[in-house]
Amino acid sequence: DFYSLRHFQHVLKSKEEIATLVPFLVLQDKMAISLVKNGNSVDAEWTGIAICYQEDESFFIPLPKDSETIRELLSPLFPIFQSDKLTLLGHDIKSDLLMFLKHGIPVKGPFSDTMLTHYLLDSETRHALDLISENSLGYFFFPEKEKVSENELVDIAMRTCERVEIIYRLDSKLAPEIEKQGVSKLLEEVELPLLEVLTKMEFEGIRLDSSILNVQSKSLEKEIESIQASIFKDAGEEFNISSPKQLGVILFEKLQLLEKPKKTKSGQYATGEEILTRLANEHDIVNKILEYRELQKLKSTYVDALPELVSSFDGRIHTTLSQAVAATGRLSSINPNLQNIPIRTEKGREVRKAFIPRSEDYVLLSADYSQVELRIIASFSGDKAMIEAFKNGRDIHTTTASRIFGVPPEEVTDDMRRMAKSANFGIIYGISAFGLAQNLNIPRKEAAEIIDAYFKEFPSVKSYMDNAINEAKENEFVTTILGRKRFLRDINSRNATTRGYSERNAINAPIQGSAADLIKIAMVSIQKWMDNENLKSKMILQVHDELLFDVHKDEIELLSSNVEKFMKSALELKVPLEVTIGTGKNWLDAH
DNA sequence: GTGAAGCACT
DNA sequence: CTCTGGGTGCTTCACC
Repeated sequence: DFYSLRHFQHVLKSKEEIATLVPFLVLQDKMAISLVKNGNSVDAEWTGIAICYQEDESFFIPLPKDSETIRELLSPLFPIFQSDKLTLLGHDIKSDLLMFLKHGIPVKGPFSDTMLTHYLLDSETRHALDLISENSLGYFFFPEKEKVSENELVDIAMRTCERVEIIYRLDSKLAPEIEKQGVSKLLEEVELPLLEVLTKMEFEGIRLDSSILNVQSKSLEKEIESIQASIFKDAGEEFNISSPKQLGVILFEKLQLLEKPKKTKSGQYATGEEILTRLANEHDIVNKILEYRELQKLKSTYVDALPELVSSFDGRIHTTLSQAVAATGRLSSINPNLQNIPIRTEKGREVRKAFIPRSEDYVLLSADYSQVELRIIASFSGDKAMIEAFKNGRDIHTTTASRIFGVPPEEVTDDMRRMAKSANFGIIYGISAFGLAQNLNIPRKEAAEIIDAYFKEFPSVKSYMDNAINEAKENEFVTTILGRKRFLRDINSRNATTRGYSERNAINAPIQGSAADLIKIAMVSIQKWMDNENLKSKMILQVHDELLFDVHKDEIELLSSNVEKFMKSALELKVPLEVTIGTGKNWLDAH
């Protein structure tokens, strides 16, 4: 049954009509809004807004293009938008606030957001409004494919009114659940304040020097062409190197590089980096393919793509930071993804030189937590040896190597440290001998010995992990330090593969999620401080354990010391938190 | 339009 | 004997 509330939906076209709402709005403690726009970024075009302040009645306001006229039309609502007595409700309200910011509409919290409340209730499912509506209210939206009305304005008005009324009702439905699940504090003190921080960061954006990338593009193109020619010569024919299917035929049928080539799930030859690296000594073509892949990836995903995403609004790059996507509590970044800009390889990291400060008077400042996830394990497990290592500021991977290989720290070789580092990562991810063996390219037996030694040297880490899995089996969920929940509905599955996946998540999710909690707290307190001080500098990006700032040269010292202070003190752990700060004329130099 | 493969980051 | 390290997003190919 489709919603039938048409008789209480209204279209308001003039400032005067809008003003008639105000006497009713001043009496409310909450009001839902839903904006009509063609995207979620600062570049979206905003063409309408719907308002709902009581069930079964809503108002739609079509908007003109021009900012000035929008402001004039909506001006009667400004006192409402800025009232601290009224909570503004939205579904992904960050994207709405972005439009308000862009068009100079003054707005002030408190805010709430049905997307975020639903995310905290069940982080792994999807949070689209229509799906939540179906599942929580049993209400199905009018199908997108069918026309509500032949009149285009009426059609869009009724659909938007439908959305805003559902947001209003959903908030009432979900609020008690938030309380029940024990995530009120996480919502009110972390996610909701953070949404305002993220709005500012997205709006700010980051400056990109496209000319640097254009130069890189031409040079990459030449290199790629020359490697391609060389590959064709080795292969004795031309083919599409970017096609794993065609490449597999060349490598494993024509050149017969392996007796028993591995196949993927779909039956193709597997040609991933791991497999090719092992084959490097068999034929010259292999390294050329690896290099071709690297350069092609750089060119298509970064060097050529990023300049296309420079906003016509202000000439800067505006990512969208998604707050309700990663099941662990991390943020994610899209359009473009600025959380996976290359750094590992020589040529890759060159891309970072294109990310630059807003002007000559600014620098980029990067602040990184070091080994934050291992510190969290040390704290949660209470492991004496690991806590001691962090308290004394030791190199954790060298300390680990020293213990598991039974040699003094000064006798730890690079190779031992590398293996210990991999073992530490394995711990974070929910280790298996198979995974470690694969990662280190060693026999499974040796990997198992390393893991045994690890658990012998760090016994509390072992018991913490066992305990985490047992508790997860009991509850069918795990939690982070702030009580963020992740349900693990397969943790008691009889299928070993499925269960294994949940068991690894029982270990990883609290750690990765607590690290996310930690940096989110830091971001909220840093932004609050920066707003209070009315600084010229801006926070512009988060990359899981790193914060990036566009810093005015007069404020470098101030920012460095305070960012470090807020990051270190975000949460009290059983080990100290370390933060590495760097500044520079681009993102690479800032590291 | 969609899924698979591959690969960039933490 | 089989499967097997956590979390993301983007590009390309291949197929529908």
